[in-house]
Amino acid sequence: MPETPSGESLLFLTDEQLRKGIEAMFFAYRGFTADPDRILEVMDYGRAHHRAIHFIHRSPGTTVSNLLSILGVTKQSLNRVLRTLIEDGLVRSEKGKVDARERHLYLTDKGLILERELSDAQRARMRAAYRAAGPQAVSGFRQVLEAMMDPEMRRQYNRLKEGG
Amino acid sequence: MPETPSGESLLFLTDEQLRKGIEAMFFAYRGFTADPDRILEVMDYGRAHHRAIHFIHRSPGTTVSNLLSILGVTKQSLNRVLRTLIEDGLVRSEKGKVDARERHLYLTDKGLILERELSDAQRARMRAAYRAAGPQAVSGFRQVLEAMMDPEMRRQYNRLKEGG
DNA sequence: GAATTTACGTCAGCCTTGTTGACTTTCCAA
DNA sequence: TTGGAAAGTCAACAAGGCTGACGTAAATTC
Repeated sequence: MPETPSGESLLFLTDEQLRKGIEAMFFAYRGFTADPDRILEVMDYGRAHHRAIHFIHRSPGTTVSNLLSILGVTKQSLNRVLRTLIEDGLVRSEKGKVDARERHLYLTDKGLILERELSDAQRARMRAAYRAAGPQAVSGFRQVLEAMMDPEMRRQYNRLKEGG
Repeated sequence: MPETPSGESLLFLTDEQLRKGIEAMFFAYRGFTADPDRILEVMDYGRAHHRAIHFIHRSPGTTVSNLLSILGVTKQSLNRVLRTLIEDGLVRSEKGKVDARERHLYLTDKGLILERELSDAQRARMRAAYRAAGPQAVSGFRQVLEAMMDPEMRRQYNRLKEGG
């Protein structure tokens, strides 16, 4: 299997090569979401819940509007998801102390358990893919993905990456 | 020099590194779909239409059931999209000659024009990302994505990759 | 102190795109 | 000739996007 793209071939980026990359993104994203989707399905949640859980876990105490800008959805859309998560006792919403208009979001113990289950599954696939592809592939993977983001998304991504 | 298939650096895959990969996928996929989404919006189509157009263009004369297995949706869902594309004169459906139960799908000239517009936009972003990331990154990118697919999706992907 | 802005929540309604279930038509193949 | 596969259609429903409008509390500005 001749995996051609080497050195000088960058100048010869054919439509065919680019199309392969496009289709790879399409099929890989399906795999990327498949495991969490299966877990979420049995408890009547969807990807929207997963995303909220992920980023609340990532930045405990984050505000609603911060979450909105990360997820890129409307507050009505996020609120619907958030409400069920709070009702079900997975997320806790706390009125801000310095600014009482803000709501700070945290995962409860129950929320942390689900987050664990979801991210374990997703990490397992990512780990397997990294192992199969090898060390060099990993950094290339991340470089291309970063370059593919819109500037605004890259900003969000880097802010998270550094540790918030 | 870095031969190790399961080199020790791989053993140091921290949860943090894996999480970064997961978030990179999330944000990059948004960028990946952003340009086509903008084009589709003005003509009242969605991603489902784009996917159908892409794979019909990729495999002219493909059957409905073949498309179903590639897209991984129900026939009812695909049919709704396909019907509008046929009505709007972007896709042509031909009764099979060898097996008349099958419908073979082709893009019309009008369909080809839209496909061009969509894939030009998507390729432009992919090309820019490849250029920014560099040659080695490109092969790593594809390797990790392929490893991330479900076996069935990988089969579909490779079948397409080889051509047909 | 009043007016405005901000952050959040909520109601109502719409759209796309996914789902299941039931039914029909066509037509190949055993 | 009959069973079953391929395809299409109708109906109903759900998730999760969206817009618009409205309300409330708190912060900020004038």
